[in-house]
Amino acid sequence: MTISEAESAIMECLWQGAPRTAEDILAEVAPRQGWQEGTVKSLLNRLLKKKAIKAERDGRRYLYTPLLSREKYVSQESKGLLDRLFGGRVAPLVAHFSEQRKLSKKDIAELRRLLEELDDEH
Amino acid sequence: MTISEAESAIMECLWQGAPRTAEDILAEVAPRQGWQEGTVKSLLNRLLKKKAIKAERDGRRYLYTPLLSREKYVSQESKGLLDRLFGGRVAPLVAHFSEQRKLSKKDIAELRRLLEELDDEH
DNA sequence: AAAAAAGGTTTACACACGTAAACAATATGG
DNA sequence: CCATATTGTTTACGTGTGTAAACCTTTTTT
Repeated sequence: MTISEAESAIMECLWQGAPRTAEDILAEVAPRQGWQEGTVKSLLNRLLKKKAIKAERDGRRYLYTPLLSREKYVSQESKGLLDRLFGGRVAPLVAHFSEQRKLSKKDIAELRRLLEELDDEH
Repeated sequence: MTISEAESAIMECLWQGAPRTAEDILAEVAPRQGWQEGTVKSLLNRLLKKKAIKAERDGRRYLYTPLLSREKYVSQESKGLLDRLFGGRVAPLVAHFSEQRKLSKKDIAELRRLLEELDDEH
């Protein structure tokens, strides 16, 4: 089952810190996204149905916790894109951004460091 | 307007070589995707409506040509993912794959070459 | 000429998504 | 106790998507 973009906004909030109450999530996410209360409620329910989060009762309310990890989600999404557009390989993706001049100084520095690390690991 | 995943299969075919007839596209794409004729026809029409392709009459049939370039499409998609998941920066994405041990020897070699090139450009 | 094939155009239908209101149950303040 | 607020559950509705059949014209075949 897939997490939609709207749903992922809720997930981001939960990944940032869980468990959280619906109230918290609402306060955090709704203004930024321009959503009404009902929207957040619906998304929480869809996420529950998809087993991407769980809810434990805490008195009269629920505490929501992610079941799907951000790592896993990011992996899925990234792999999907890579496979669809770059033959499943990372270098062509970086080359693409390089061609588009979308590599910042910082990116370049970090990539250098990364490659060095990979060296060290032997 | 966005190109859906199914639609992008048609686009890939056209990016590979255009213009093409519907027949060509059908022969190329349908078996691979397990699609019926009607499916391909529908997708062509949706792409026309979205102005992602154009059709010029050639006798009794049409020749289809992309209007949206692969470059542009790839850029949009990649930027979307990067923004949503990696704060819009490339290095964290590469780091992610690195952590997951998803960098092949070839990737690493290519990334090295790329970074050297960037050096040379000064 | 009637039938069939080829090719394009329209319509269909179920399901996901974005968005949200309506409703229900329960707790709380007056 | 009753009205109100809180919180969760159900229902809704327009649009996009995946998938495809139905239909209409124009050629080709028999």
